[in-house]
Amino acid sequence: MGIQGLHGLLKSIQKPSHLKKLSGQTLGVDAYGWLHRGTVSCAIDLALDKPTTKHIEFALNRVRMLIYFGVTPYLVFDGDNLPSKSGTESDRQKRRDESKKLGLELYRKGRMAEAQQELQKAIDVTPYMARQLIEELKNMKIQYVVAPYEADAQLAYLERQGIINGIISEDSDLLVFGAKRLISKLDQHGDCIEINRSDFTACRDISLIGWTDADFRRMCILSGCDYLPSIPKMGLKTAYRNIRRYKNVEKVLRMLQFEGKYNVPADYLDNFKQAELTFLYQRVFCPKEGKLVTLTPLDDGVKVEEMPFIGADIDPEIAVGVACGDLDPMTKEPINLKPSTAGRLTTGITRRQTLSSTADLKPNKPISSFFTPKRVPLAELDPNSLTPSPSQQRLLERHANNSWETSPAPSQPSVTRSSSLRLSLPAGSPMVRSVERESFLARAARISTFQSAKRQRLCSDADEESLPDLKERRSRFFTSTDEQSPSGQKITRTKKARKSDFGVFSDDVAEEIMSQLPDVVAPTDSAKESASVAPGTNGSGDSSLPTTSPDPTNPSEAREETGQDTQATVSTEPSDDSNATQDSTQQTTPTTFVNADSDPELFNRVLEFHVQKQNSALLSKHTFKGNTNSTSSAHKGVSANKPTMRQGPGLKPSSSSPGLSRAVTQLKGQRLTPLQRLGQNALTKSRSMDRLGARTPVTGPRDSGYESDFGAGRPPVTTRAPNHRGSEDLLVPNSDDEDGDSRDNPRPNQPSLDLKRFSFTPK
DNA sequence: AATCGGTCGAAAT
DNA sequence: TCGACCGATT
Repeated sequence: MGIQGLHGLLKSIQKPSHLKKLSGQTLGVDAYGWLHRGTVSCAIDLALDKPTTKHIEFALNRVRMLIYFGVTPYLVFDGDNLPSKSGTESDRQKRRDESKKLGLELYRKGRMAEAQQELQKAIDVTPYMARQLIEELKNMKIQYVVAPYEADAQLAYLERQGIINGIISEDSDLLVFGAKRLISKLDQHGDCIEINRSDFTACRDISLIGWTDADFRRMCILSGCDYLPSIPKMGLKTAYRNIRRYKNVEKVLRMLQFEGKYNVPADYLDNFKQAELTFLYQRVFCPKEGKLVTLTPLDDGVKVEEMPFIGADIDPEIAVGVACGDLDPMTKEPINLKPSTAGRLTTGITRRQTLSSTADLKPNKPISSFFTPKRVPLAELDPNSLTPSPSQQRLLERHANNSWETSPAPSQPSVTRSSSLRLSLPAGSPMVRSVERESFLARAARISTFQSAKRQRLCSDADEESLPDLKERRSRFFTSTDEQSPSGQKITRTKKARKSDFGVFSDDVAEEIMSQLPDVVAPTDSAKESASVAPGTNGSGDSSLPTTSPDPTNPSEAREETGQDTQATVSTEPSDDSNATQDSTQQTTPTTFVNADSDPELFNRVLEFHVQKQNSALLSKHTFKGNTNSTSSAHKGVSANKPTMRQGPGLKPSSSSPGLSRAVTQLKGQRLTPLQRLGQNALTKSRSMDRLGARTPVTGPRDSGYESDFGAGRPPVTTRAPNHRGSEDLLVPNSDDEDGDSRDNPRPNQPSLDLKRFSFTPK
């Protein structure tokens, strides 16, 4: 499902790519998707309960393909249904049953094509299938994990932790969960498209400049998502416009009701909050800690007890069992592979005999197994055993050597064991199991150490200093390789650190002021209901908030977005740099916000101070590296491992304020893909514009948030060197964004921008 | 202009 | 199941 039309909306930033360009990276895979696709080829067999492994084979072929192209796969399986989704699930089951009935009828009549068509709809991917696949993955030493609940959340988590560098999935929900890098439409040749979150600002269809993850998430939820159907007539575009105007959902809903064109259900707001909290805090399995954690660290004031919909916590013992595939994620009972239950030999034979012999090609499946000297004879009879071809085996081994070297646990029985043997012999023994689980955890928690060799060579720190223009030389076709932060945390911190440079700039000033009125005039109702699930975004974010969010229309930091108690956020994190900044600066002023209109000078001073403070913070932080662990520190943003942030030589002389100019430098001082550069340039403009006229959020660095900020996460780069010559990298798409933005943001003079860079439009 | 409902073909082999 | 596409509707 996901978000209807999101892919279409983001079309302009979808980048055609190929697996080979992702070589060296670890990519998370929504395994369910592969299994499901695999069932297409054997829907009839599955519906008839004929043993087949075509769907497993399909997934394995995908795995092998990834490996072939140098990508390290990390498969993530769906687990239990979220409590809130149980209703949906029974509906689906009903539909499946109907399809099955219909399909089987067609089958009896011999209308195979139609039967196949219909039965496809009847197939459910079961934990058992997952288990079968997992057995093979174990043999191949492929990383995997079974999510306690949704694979999407799990994938997003793994990416944030730096365990994977990107996510292969068709599901646009991943972006709502905060995925940074989504790889979709992967075909059998390795062609795919890539969506980088950091490119969001370059989106042509809608301008996401200045948006936070929270804004984006709200837009998506508003337009309808798995957790909450949309208000009729509310699609992505309208959701976009509304979030853009009003920034917070309470306001949107109020305006919608006011207009009368939309029918907003009474409980919509509550449900909305639930949905958002689910996107934020759904429980996932942390392979490092061997237990369930929330996708996003809990903010102060957020209580898990109040959020049953994020999925129940599970005893670590069981959680690990589920995660490694031993236990059924729903029943928590052990999953038995059929062949291992009573003696797979007999079972296998029996099954085969039972089948309409000709149709059943399974025995022939593991053809490759005949070439595998290592195979244990018994395994040949196991229809569930799939083994890589000799060449694949070699690849796998090489691969395994490459990627497992740091595995701490003296892992695993020998590779040579067939799955059936493994299962039959040791499965019962708790000791063996615990050893296996340990090694499973060690493997599953392995941080991707991906470093692009090429990039290292070209763009080491030293290189960056001496050859600042190198970074400009990077082809857009190699942008993937610059996502090379060894750990997700670094990325996260970087983003967070930079977050403060961005605010949400509502471009429609008049509307904003308008939208703000109701709150000021009447501190409204929402304050009360806010007490329930989450203290109202509205109440706190708007009128009653003493410190943060200087701009009421700009409540959207990652933290507060769920409607958490912003006040708590502020007060509980006084030590955070960002808040310190605020506190020490003008926050002494009782006013909730400073705006450039009312007090331009103060505003500028605040901005200046803020930017400088941050710069120095970044610089100092940068002095130490390492310490990349600890989710919580990443979360709190206490010690951002920000890569060097150098002042580029090219300070724009024309930048009107020193602070701004620094900000500009900082913006440019990132290693950016062309798309990102484009977006950031636009942002720069929009920013300077805000400074010139519009009310500008002077929000301090928004403390922490789990992450956010679309244009970040890149190692630094100094300002561009003016002297490029014809590398394709210099060909930055001259987007319509520029114009598109201007429609919303009347553009002020901005002589400092070198627009020549945009004079060419590739494609 | 955008949403929404319908149909169709592809997915895999 | 998903998307791309069409046409009706608001």
